[in-house]
Amino acid sequence: MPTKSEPPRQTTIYDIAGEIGVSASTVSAVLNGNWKTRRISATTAERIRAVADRQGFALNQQARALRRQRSNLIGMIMPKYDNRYFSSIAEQFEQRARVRGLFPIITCTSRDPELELQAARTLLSYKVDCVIATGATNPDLISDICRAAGVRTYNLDLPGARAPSVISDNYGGALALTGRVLAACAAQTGRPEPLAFIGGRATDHNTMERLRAFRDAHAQAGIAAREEMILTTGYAAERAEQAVTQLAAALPDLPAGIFVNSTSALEGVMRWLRTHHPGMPIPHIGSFDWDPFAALIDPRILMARQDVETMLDLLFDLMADRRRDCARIEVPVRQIP
Amino acid sequence: MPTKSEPPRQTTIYDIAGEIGVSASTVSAVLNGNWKTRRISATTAERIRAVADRQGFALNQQARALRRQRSNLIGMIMPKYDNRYFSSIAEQFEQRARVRGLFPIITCTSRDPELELQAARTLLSYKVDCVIATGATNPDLISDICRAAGVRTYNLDLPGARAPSVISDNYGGALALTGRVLAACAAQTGRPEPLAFIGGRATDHNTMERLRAFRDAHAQAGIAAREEMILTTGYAAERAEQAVTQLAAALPDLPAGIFVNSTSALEGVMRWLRTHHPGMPIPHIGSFDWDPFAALIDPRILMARQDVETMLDLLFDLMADRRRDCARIEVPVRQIP
DNA sequence: TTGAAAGCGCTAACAG
DNA sequence: CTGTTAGCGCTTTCAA
Repeated sequence: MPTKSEPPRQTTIYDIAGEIGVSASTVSAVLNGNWKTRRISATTAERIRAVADRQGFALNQQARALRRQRSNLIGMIMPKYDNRYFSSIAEQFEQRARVRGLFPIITCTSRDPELELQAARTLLSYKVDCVIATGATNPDLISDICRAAGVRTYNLDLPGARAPSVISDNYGGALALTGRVLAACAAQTGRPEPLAFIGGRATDHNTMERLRAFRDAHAQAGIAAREEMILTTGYAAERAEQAVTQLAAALPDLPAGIFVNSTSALEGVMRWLRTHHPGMPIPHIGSFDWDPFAALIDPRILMARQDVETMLDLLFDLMADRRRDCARIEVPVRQIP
Repeated sequence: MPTKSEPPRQTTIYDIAGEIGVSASTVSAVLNGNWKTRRISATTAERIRAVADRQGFALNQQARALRRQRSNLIGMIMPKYDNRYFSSIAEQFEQRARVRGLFPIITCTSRDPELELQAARTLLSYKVDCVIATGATNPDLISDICRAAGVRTYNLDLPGARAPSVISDNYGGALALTGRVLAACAAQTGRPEPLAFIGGRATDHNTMERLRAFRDAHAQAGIAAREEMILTTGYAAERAEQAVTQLAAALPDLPAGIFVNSTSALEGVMRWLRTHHPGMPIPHIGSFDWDPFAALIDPRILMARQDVETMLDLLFDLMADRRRDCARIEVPVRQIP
């Protein structure tokens, strides 16, 4: 009586072949759907498929990929999951990948540039067919690493110069949003007042574009943005909270309005307001990024919502075309409400 | 002059071996860190590592996994990304997996039971070493499928009978939360009143436990829960919104308080309130799941926050122990604020 | 201290 | 209509 439970080796196409009395290549052909070109008889095909189904057999994708030099894996590098913008990107990416018969693997780098590169290398070592860099700090470096391995890359959210990019129309979205907040302030105080700008990185394309729009919107309102009220302290909520503290210390009053660059920054700003000004009316806020609950906190919070659906449609179109140029596609942003 | 750009085949250990003049097996040993046991000279090891580093060489994990019968991949099946509970599970899972030298692959099934099974099978075909079923509709089926392939599984969030499970103390958390909401209502109206219960599936363990606590908390307050006010209409925001519509139609007034089962349901409930009762005070709400923005909407919204950190620590402990029993571990839930 | 060789499971020529 | 064979890139005995 054997007590040693043998390692439950997964069945292979050879097992199926043996069971039916055909060769492994026949099984392979049937399971891959190219049995017409191999002119395998419908009966054999049917018998093979029956056995495979009965056992719930699935091809070993590792072996298949090794042999075919093509894994059907598609990788995405993503900064965070914890906000509606990125989480909907993740969900829609997975869904669209599956529809196309690709297996999506998403890897989250917590906005750590070092991790981003490591993630790219790891994806390559698992032989993904394609890499999407989402909101990457240094997309071009990722593109280079992947190009050296012969793997296509695409940028999403933040653009790069060495791969096609699908991004939001940050300038347009921020111009409209800033305009709305300025108008709301003016409607209340009677005259336009400069807004604060909190969050984001002064070095990333999106923040630069939003800042450009921020300044232009001020100009259009006949005032100048005040540089000391622009605090691009990063995307973390804690940093945004500190920024407001700093602002409150430096100014006699809180600004009448604030442009908040990302929902994570908004989290910090709101935390500060609740802690330090409980019960007081909040400044008018323009949040570049949408969150359903944040939208309910106060009517003074206005939002710009990025059009994730369209962005991903365009991304997958680009991939289907196998485009290798470095086009940048900008998608309009919706104003909420 | 060759115009045809040869397909950029990735370099292999043979290339490195050839370049240095050693054999592939030597390179393999060095790159895997077991060169001491093979007693390879420090100089050779150093030379190999130098070349590998210079080229940014990374082992082909497909081939490696095929040969070793061990992929270092760890799969997680997850219902949604779009709320703070699941998104923090995803982030922490990835982080912990990486620390342990595993490569996490998360796959999101949009709460579709059919997709869950398909996801399990796909993970198996990519030869993951281990599968975590998070919030799965039918975790036992997933366990069975994986067991047949010799792959360990663990359940997270929702328990199963055929693998170890790490879940929240749903009963305890819901008892306290219901109690808090009942007390808030009583403080306002002078006497305890039955709450409504909205969201979740009547068939899943967590909802059943929370409902049991919901009823017990009512009993402890000296009243009975009203069955017609219990609407377990699923986790989707739209369904929760419909549930409130239904409730509003059936009752003379809105209930004084509502137990909302998940933040997605809360989204629907809040949407309804804003649409149909704008400007009116909202009922007291107990949300089983935390969201930072929802917490700021109204002081009448109380929350129970599941302790994701502890849950994942315990999960990875379980995996490290390679436990195969079907223990169920319950983690206390924190009350917010 | 190292190399040769077999084989993981699969696919794709090629040969019948 | 189908089987044989070589080999994808790696690890791991076994021999030297």
